Amino acid sequence: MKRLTLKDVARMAGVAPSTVSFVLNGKAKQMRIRDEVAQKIMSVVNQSGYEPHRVAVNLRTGQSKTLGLIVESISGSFFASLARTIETEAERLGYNVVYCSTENNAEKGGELIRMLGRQMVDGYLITPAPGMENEIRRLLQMHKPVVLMDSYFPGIKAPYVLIDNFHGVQLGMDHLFERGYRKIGYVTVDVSLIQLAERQRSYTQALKKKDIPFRKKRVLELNYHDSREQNLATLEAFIQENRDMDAIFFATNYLGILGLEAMGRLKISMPKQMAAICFDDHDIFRLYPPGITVIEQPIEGIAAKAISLLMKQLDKQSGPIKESQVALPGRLIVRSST
Amino acid sequence: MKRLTLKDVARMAGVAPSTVSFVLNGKAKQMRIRDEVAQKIMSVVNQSGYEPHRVAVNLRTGQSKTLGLIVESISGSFFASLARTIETEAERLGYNVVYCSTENNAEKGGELIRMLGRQMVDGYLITPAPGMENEIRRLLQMHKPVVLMDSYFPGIKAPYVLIDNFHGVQLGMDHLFERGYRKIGYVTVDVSLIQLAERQRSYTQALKKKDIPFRKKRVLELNYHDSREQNLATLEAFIQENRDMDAIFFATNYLGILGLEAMGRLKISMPKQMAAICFDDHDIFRLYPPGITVIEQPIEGIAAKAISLLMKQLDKQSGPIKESQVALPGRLIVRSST
DNA sequence: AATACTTACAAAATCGATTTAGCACAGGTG
DNA sequence: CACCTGTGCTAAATCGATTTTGTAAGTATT
Repeated sequence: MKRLTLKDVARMAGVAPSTVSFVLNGKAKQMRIRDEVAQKIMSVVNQSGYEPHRVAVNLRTGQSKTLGLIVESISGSFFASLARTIETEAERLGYNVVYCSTENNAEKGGELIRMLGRQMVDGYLITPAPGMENEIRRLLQMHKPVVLMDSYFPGIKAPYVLIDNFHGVQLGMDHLFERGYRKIGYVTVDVSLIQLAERQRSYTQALKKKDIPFRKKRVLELNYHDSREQNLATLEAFIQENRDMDAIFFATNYLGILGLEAMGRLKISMPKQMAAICFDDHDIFRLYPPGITVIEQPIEGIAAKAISLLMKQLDKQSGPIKESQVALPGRLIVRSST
Repeated sequence: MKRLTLKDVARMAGVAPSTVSFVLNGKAKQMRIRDEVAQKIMSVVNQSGYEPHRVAVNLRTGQSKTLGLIVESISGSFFASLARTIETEAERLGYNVVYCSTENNAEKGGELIRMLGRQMVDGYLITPAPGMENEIRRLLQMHKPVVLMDSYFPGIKAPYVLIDNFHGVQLGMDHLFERGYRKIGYVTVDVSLIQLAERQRSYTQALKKKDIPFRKKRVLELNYHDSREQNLATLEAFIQENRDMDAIFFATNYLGILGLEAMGRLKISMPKQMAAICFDDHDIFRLYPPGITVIEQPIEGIAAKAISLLMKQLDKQSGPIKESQVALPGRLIVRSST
């Protein structure tokens, strides 16, 4: 009834525990174990169905074979796609994944990282939230393998993987221009994340390139800490005051959804009265009539690349912390809102 | 630079490791450690910031302080709400949670459970999928703490927590009747889960109670294994053939979303031409004009109850496997689709 | 005064693996 | 024949905690 241990297997095979361990870890040759003995051991292992006690292995080797995935919100659709790819990739490589969400709370972010540290994860995949800078610096100092996703901190040279935000917005703007829209509004939020800055930079840049004057009035920056209702009201007011706009660019899917609701309330028909485009796709954008044009993030690509960067760090832990920064291109999905 | 161990703390405090352990585990009294010594130890611990090595504790005590949460799909909104509550509850109780999704794959479900077993989780929270019966039976045989959520297997007496499906549908049906709808269709899917059976039973029961004849033609059972497109087509055909219906009851939110799309394509205005109501809420139902009436699951309640049932099992592991089956009431959220 | 019993800790075993060091034997060398 | 070198394995240390057993000193008992 009790769990089978290495010792049991050794006894059953008539050898020492260490010998079994060598064979199981592929060091039979190196330790010059006779093929005969090795085969005997393997047959006993297979017949008995022995499996090493992960915890014991972990304690001894210091490797938990576990990765920590820290995301902003576990309910977000970004996370959902991310998690799937990361988990299957990780499993393929013999790693487990534990997920944690910061729930947009820097305090909690730090605590989570520490918690994962206690849990002894071998590496971290993090979508950084404002306020996590120090924790991430600490991880780097401790030479813990880390890969950031979706965002990064300019001052910190950690490997990261994200969508090419500038290029993505450009795609969207070009599309709008092509469709004849010129009076394009932009809705963002006051979170100090690099990707938002980048997106806005691309927006103004795109206008400039088209010789369309930038109008401050056309840009709305919502307050992250305001309530949903509050923001909705602000957004409605913004749209009302800019009735002459022919299109709105939403910087995140959260904002886009808010926009949908606002335009619904104002009974603005899309795209007739006003077009809408959003950075980052969402189920709703596909379903909501008439379907919202979006810039889709290459989430699978990001996940896969992130894992591979992390593995590179895990493999040669003594090797130099390769400074790998990757930006993958997004994809424009044209629906009927533009 | 290295990690602080119990031994280090002991040396720093001038006592034996065992003494430190006793103090840290609240056995100071029991082991008659002088307050003086205990305080000294505590101060050293606090100043040094020592934290026990989880893996070592795990190995020695056999308790991983980790729970396994197995859900159908990690991207589902049901999971999202569930995970949040469970994680915070678990953390409060000193437990970690590892998530796994079966991705609607019985094979994978079994493997997952085994994987978690290797990982040595202390208990399981599972939303069962067809085909996991045997794995769950095995867990029970091994006296592993298990709580099922959202569904259960009639033959297996494991504790479970779910919404009162019968009552939920009744709420919805009563609401439809109240609004004057009589020709009510029902859309379900051919997955052999008890909650679906229960919902359908409630639907027919409700009709009978109102003396409305049950018409087989009004019930559509989609094929789970068909593609989304395929199902959409089937659903559209079903609606076309039942143009005289005045309302449709969707048995799951997946079906409801499909319904939205189908009705959108057929340009059926809701609720004018046809009303819609769905079991289980979803973001889209709130946003999609005109807003879909739903029966909301008490997800937080389910999560909280499930955790508490699991903890009860974890506390007194020798105690009898209390056969606890809980059904929590759902809530009707009236929106404009009815 | 000898024995028993507390008190207050320390020492050592233990969890289940990995890994280093060691040991017995065979064969080759000077 | 003493000495060295491979072979092929075993013994023992180790990871960092918890828990059982031991033990010296002080107090109480007879």
